[in-house]
Amino acid sequence: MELEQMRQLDAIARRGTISAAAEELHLSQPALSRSIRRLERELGQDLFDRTHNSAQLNKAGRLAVDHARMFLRDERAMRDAFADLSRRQRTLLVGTVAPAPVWRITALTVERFPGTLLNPVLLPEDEVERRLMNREIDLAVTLHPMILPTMGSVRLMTEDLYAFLPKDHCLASRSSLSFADMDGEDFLVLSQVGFWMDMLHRNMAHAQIVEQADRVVFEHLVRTTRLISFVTNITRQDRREIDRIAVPITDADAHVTFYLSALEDAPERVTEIFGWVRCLVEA
Amino acid sequence: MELEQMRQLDAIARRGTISAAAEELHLSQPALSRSIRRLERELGQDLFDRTHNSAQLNKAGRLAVDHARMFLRDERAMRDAFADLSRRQRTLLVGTVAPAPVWRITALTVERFPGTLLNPVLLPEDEVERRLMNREIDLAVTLHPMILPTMGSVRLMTEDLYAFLPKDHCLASRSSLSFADMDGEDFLVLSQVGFWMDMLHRNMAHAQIVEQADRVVFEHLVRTTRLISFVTNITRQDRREIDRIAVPITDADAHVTFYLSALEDAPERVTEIFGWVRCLVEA
DNA sequence: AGTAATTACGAGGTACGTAACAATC
DNA sequence: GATTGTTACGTACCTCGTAATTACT
Repeated sequence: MELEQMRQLDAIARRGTISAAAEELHLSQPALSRSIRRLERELGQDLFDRTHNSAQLNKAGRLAVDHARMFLRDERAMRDAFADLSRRQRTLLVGTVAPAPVWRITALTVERFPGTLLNPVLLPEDEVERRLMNREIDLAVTLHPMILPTMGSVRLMTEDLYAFLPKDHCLASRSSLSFADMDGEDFLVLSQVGFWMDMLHRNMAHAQIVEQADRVVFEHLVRTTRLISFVTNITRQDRREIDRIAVPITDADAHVTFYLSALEDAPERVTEIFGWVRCLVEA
Repeated sequence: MELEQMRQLDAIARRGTISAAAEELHLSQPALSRSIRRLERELGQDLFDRTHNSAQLNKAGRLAVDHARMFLRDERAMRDAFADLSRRQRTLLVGTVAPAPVWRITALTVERFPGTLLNPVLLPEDEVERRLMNREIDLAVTLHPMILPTMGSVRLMTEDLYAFLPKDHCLASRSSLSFADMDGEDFLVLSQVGFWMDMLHRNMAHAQIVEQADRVVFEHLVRTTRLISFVTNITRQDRREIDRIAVPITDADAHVTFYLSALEDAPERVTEIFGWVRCLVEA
């Protein structure tokens, strides 16, 4: 009794005739007929009421089909379980305070580690640190190096914030701006930007900040409204065809450095990637 | 992915090494090793942590073993279901008012229909009739022919009852007895004798009847006590080495004729046997 | 005629066993 | 040195496809 026979039984039940099932299974009619005969001999029961040109499932045959489908469910479950395991083993969870550093890490590693997926998890800094220690995430991106002895930290990149203003906005002619200059204005900010949102609220207590989760809608609003939005040295290029002006922000909070950290006793696939990134950014 | 590989995986998990499992499976070590390698390639995952002389199941391997055992449970269930079906298809349910007629039917049919099993179900006459009509049983043995048009009945055999007395019993010298002669005595009767038990109670209101279900115990008691028991023309031969005397009973109730009945539109395997028995007993 | 199933026969592929090899306990 | 596992190679079996046959619609 083999799984292949179960697949054949299911196909015959679904398609109604041995011929049709044989076609579906990319098998000749005689081959399928023989295979079913073998199964019948092994079970000691005919599974079909046969005439010379038809083979209808009998009572025992329907019983066999029911069992066959149990096997096929098991097979599906096993394949799914392994596909999931495989995907999970290719995926690193990256706790991060902002999205851009993960883009950077991906760019640095994609050709050296093809197949590896970085799954960003946006979290506050203290939560990133906690989860790394608890091994709930594989890599951590924070605004400060993590100095605990069990891990390594490396300065990954800096990101500088710019106000992104309509060209005719009254602030657009300025060569630089501070948060104080903009406090009280209306803003449009993409969701899922991590610590940036908190930082904006902290520095501009009187700002009206509209948050938009859908990137397409966000882009549309940037083009069609006068709400102030933001770009960074990282995202500027992607927005360059938008008819707005990026004005640098002078506050210290608008210039941040990200640090990448990993536990030193992490699995090899983690330390390998961490080591590769460190090697690149330190060069 | 094939069931054989699931059996192999289970064997390796149980035996601990590929070598031991190969031996159990009547397979060479290299063959089993290769088969597992094929499975690993198909699943895209190693299932073992390998050194040069050991192969221990890893996390994925244990997952695979769990799934493999689901397959094996399914296989067991399927084989059991078919064994049960096969047994049931070889078995005819015979509703009967007494056991002896089924022995007779078995004797008449065993060589013509080897493999067929007759499963006697002891019931009162009216219940036998009802179940045959309801198709809950395949054959019916009653004390009267069944005359409904949907069935055939045939006179199967007669059975005559004898008192079976210790040789020194005061009634043992009689050439014949009636139930009235014995009423008030103590009796030993085997269980599962069908209508006979009712008939004895009906004819001997004051009898003390000890019922014994275990045949071995029954035989022992017949040999070692003075309780009156019974034999018939059918069972006499089996008891002939027992030191007792069989005295015929004259009452009409002690001489019965059994009739075998079957529905005319019963399955072929039933009508075949019924026809064969009718052919023999009518000759 | 056309469809559907079974039997006969030759071919190809797959998985087996034996043998050789490697490495650990 | 014994055990355990992997690789190499030749072989045998098993199942496949093609072709021929039967029978029912």
